[in-house]
Amino acid sequence: MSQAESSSQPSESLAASSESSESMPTPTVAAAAASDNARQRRKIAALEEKLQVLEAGHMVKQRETNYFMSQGRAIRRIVTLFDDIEALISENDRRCDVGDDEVTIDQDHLQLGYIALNGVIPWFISKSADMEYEDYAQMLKKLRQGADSARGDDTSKLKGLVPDWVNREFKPNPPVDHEDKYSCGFVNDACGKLLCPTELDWNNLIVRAGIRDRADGYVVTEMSWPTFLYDKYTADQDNLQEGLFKSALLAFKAIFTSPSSAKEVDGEGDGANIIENNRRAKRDFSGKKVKTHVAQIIKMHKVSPRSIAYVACQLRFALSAVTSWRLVDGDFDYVQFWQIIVDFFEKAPGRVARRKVD
DNA sequence: GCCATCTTCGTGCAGAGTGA
DNA sequence: TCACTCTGCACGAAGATGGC
Repeated sequence: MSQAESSSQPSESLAASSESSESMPTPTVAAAAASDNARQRRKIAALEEKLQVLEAGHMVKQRETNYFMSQGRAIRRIVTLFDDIEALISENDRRCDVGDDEVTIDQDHLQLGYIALNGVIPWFISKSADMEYEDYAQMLKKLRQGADSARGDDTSKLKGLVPDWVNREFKPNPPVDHEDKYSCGFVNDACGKLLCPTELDWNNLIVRAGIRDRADGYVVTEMSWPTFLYDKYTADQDNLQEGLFKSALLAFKAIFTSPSSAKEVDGEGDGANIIENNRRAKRDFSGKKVKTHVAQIIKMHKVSPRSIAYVACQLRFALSAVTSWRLVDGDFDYVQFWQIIVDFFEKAPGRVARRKVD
């Protein structure tokens, strides 16, 4: 008999005595029945305990797996949109082995990504050091799955929201169709205007035709800032940094706060404090709990360069006619585009430029 | 056939609303 | 005030799709 079983005996004999007083059988028969009942109850309790232990073990495993996926959801959004997690780790390992005396630009990007990864998942180094290789590989797989599924969710969110917003803001004729991605991109006047490089004038019909035909001199690449990134969707040709990244508030809110909060956005504005100023967060002045949004879940307390780059890529994709996520759209390279935006903020040359970026 | 990606649907959580 | 329902959202699973 186990310790648990023996310890439960006194209470069971009390219970048995109270039961026996109701039906009033003979003392010996009642004692035998009570002991039988008690034995059955003990058996059930033991089995329930066993089941609980088994379920708990399963739950721990399940929770941990879900935890990795949920932590991974931040990676594409605020660490790296295109690089593999393994590539970031390998680069860091390489530096630990051979030092960082001679590094290429790409290696530098990977290392900065690794630093960003550790900022987002601070437990990563200590956790992975304690793991068997199999568990480690499984963790990376789950992180990757979480990362990619978050990107897919955001893509699908914007797929619905962006056509609504374009139709409301620019009233194109014909309007952008939610169901038909081919109605977006340069074939649509409003989407084309937003995607058009700032140095070209979309209102000029020759320019418009040139872009649509991908003619010489009108090729759209990641090397020029698209109009949708600018405040009020116009750039100052003498100062291309003026108003840059001051739009795209809708996409940012859709991704990092909530799609419904994005619907409240009336076009453009200063997005610097949108996480704190979110409508739902505002209601928290009484200290009452409010619904958490993505930015809170991934512990993003302020807008970061990588989150801006992520939103810019997502928004460009939503405005384009491309139906599925890809690295290159015609002459436009999303990988380079993302990197250029990140470098714009993270590698601003000189103190003046850095202050402007801040 | 495999893999990556996208889409859709179901589930669970948490805050808001409502009526007794 | 409390219990219940509704609603919005994030998230995960599974199936579909497309590229190699």
